[in-house]
Amino acid sequence: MSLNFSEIEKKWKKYWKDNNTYNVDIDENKKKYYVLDMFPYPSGAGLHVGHPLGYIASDIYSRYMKMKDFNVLHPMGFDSFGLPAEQYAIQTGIHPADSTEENIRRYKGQLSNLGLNYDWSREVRTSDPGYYKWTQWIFARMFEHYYNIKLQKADSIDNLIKEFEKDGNLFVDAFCSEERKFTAAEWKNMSDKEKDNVLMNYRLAYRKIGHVNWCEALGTVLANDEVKDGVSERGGHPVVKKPMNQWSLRITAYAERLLNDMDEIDWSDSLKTMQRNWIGRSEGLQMFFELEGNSEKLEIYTTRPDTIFGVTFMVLSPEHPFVGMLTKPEYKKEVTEYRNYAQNRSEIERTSEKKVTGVFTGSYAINPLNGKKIPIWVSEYVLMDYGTGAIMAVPSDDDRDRAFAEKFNLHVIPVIDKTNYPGSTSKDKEGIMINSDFITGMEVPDAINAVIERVESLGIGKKQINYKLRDANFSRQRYWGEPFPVIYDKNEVAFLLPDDELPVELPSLDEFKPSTDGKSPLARNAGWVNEYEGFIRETDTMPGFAGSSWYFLRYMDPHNENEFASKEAMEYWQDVDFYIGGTEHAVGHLMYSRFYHKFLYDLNFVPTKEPFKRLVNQGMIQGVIEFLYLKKEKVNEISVFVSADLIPKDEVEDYAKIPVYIGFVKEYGSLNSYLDKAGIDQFRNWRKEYQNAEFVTSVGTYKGEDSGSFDNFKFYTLSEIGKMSKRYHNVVNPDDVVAKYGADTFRMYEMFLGPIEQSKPWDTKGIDGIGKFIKRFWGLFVSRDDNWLVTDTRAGDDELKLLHKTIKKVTEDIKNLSFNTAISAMMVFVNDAKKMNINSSEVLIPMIKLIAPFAPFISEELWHKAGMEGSVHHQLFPEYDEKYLRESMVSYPISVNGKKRGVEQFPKDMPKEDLQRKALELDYIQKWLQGKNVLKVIVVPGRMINIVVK
RNA sequence: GCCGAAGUGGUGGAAUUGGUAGACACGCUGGACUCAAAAUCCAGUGAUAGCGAUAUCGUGUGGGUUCGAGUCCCACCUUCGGUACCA
Repeated sequence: MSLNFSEIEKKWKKYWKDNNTYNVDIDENKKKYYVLDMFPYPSGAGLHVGHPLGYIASDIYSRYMKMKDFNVLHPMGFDSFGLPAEQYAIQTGIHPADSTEENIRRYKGQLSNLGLNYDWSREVRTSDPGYYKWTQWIFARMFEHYYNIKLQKADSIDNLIKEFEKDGNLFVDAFCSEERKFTAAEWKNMSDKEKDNVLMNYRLAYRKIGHVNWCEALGTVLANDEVKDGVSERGGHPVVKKPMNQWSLRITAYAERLLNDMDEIDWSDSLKTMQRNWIGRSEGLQMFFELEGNSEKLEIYTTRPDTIFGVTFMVLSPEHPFVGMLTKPEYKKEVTEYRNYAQNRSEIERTSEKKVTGVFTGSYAINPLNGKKIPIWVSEYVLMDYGTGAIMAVPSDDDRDRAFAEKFNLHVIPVIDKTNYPGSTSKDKEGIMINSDFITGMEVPDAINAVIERVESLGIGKKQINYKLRDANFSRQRYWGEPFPVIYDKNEVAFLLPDDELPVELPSLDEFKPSTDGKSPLARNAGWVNEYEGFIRETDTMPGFAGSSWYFLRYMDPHNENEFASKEAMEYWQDVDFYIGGTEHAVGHLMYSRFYHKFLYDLNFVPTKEPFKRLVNQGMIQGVIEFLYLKKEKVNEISVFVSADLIPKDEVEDYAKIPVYIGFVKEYGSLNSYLDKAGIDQFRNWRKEYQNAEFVTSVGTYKGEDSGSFDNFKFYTLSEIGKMSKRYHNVVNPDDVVAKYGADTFRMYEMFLGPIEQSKPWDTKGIDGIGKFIKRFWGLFVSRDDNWLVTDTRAGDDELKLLHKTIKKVTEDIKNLSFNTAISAMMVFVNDAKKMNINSSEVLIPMIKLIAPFAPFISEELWHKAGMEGSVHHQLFPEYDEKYLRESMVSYPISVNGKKRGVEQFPKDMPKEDLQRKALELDYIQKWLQGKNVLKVIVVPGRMINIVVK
């Protein structure tokens, strides 16, 4: 056997490691290029076949850029803080640091099996104290800064204090949680606690009351995805929103810059749109409505001031502070019940269901522009976190308001006439105002301005820019995250620990469960909490994004103990040229990273405004989840599973779906996937609680070994496409695929599956095609009896044409990340080269270099077999030469009325008139023209000819 | 619900700016080699009708624009991702 991939892989993995083939350093003589993967969370399930999709793509690209003579930084690391390790620790008592270490070891082994060209000397881990020292350090800088609107950048809080001492905050223009004006004298008279409270309103890292998902029964705070239908996913206990003092980051201060600077970066339009919508900038009107029989005023925000004469009711969020006050006694019961109901529903549930819910408070507001009485309702579709938590509802021109009005029989007053704007929806700001007092007859945009002007002149509101983007909650009641470098005095005033005490290391614990009062597990360690006399420590930890929002900078200088990265390193590497990762990070991670980067830019710590120049979201490789249907009700105390083919659609509700390990399933992933007898026995052994379960199939019920002969029965499973995850027992390990087919084949197969941005379920159908291709490619160089076939003969023109055509196509496709078509071009090359019996080194040696980024192992082997020195991965990429690609003839499709009737070869430079004449003369075209008039002939030179007849 | 993406043969997918739909693979069918199998090689393969040349239909559904639509516009259906404490 002449191609032994496992030996080749072993040999070159060692060679690359021994020779530091993939290590990089600053080299002023070369242009830098920074290729970055989103670093993984090292989960206990190990790397699955979905992860490498992006890694292989970035590997090919960085290898290509190296061969184009760039100095390429291509590092990898681990986002190693996180919830799963902590939950695992709670279950098993194994310290998260230990399980994380073990998982990382496994991940690195799996990554190296794929032949990825990472510079491992630059590895970073977010849970490493040497790393999170700087995560804490950045937090400390945010605490010490506020956002100065005049300067349009972060500014030191010391400057702000100086300003307060001079003029109070009368002339301060800054992002602020709560604007309350005070003079210098008032400032000086404040207690330390009061001063601290005021400064908290300005700091970029600040404390405020936030709401968490609190589960009393579990005694813990839950993540949103641990809450389903208002109860905990684990155990099904009730979950409520609980107010707690939490750290936040004032990302809203950067909203405008996050929006505007997107013009400078090369991201897909869809991604930019997602970010824009997430920021959700809107211009509108903030205004007050008076309340009937109440001196308070209700503040609302609207983007459609033009519709103010169509307001027929007001809606408050259930959490709105006015709800209690406004509820009349006769409505108290209903409103209280409604608030309780809304309290344990997630934001997604509250806004996504079509169900319309709400209650009347019994109170009325007054429309300030026409004095009309407007009933005030409470409904969960209004969120407390956006705008002011209260809206003026205009059922004529807002879909949700209309649905609400229909359900509760509320008035509708049409205010916009859209007859001149066909196809215009209620969201489009166009039309002519009707039934609208002084703005009747105006166009919508004019009406908006007119109403704003009127409201401002009445002194009851002002024009305002709002963002959907909210400040980032920065506190987690968890163990496995970065501790805060913060202590509190007895008045709960927060102080930073000095920089030279960083990192604040995570103290060791024996018990990782949260403490029962909703505090983080760290609160259990009294010695640590009270280490500073007269102070107590912050016991919450930072969220995942604290470490992952700046890791790309640390790679530039990962071992620096004095700075998060040296000026020199950042001046050279600048920013990430090409970032690749999953769409699931399209908003959160990217938004936070951009915010962190901009903050560091303001402080002159980084040289660029944006961290990621070009970004591509690779699709997900999904798994197939195999479920068994289990009757929700036990029958005579016995669990009963029913084959999927026996369950009518309308009875599916009566069954629970139990995921089964895919290794037990026959015809896994297909519509006909099933368990046979052996599979069921495996399942019963695996899930002990179902050891005595019964399995109903169309040929009878299987109850275990002694239940008669059912040798050929099929118990059908339900196959669904979804995430590859430990909880679904459907993880496919790349190691197994690599061992069976070889790393080069695995790499090329994942790339050949389709466009990099597209998601698709994992499937090994077709991997043989790539295996065959690699063997055939190898076969161009090495005969079956291991003879070297390449000779020094000169290549013919047609051979060179084939080579240069392939180089051109592959080069262009790599640039466009169209790896699947690049591979197909190489397949075409191999097919043609076989037919042409090519053996000239002039053609074949460049092909080794061309395939090198895709198949690093066999290309390295062939390179050395050819007697070449050094690594093929340090060679220059082949260039194509146009002179070999010239064609003299073009084949023209000839159509009649747009239907192709034939194909004809014509010289490349034949004039239009000749093409037309020749086409019309063709016999088979004449046939289609019989008895018709030729209206015109469309000739697109180099493309096609179309004859229009009637 | 809202935001984003996708939908093309039996399957994965290909198709610069609207210009030869189905490249390249998988699978399948037939053949060569073989005692046989595997491997390899050769030929065929969207559907329907026809011996055939050929004709008609065909890119989720329904409309539209155009000499010409997978590609552009409108409406809809289905699937996937995100939705702020999973990472």
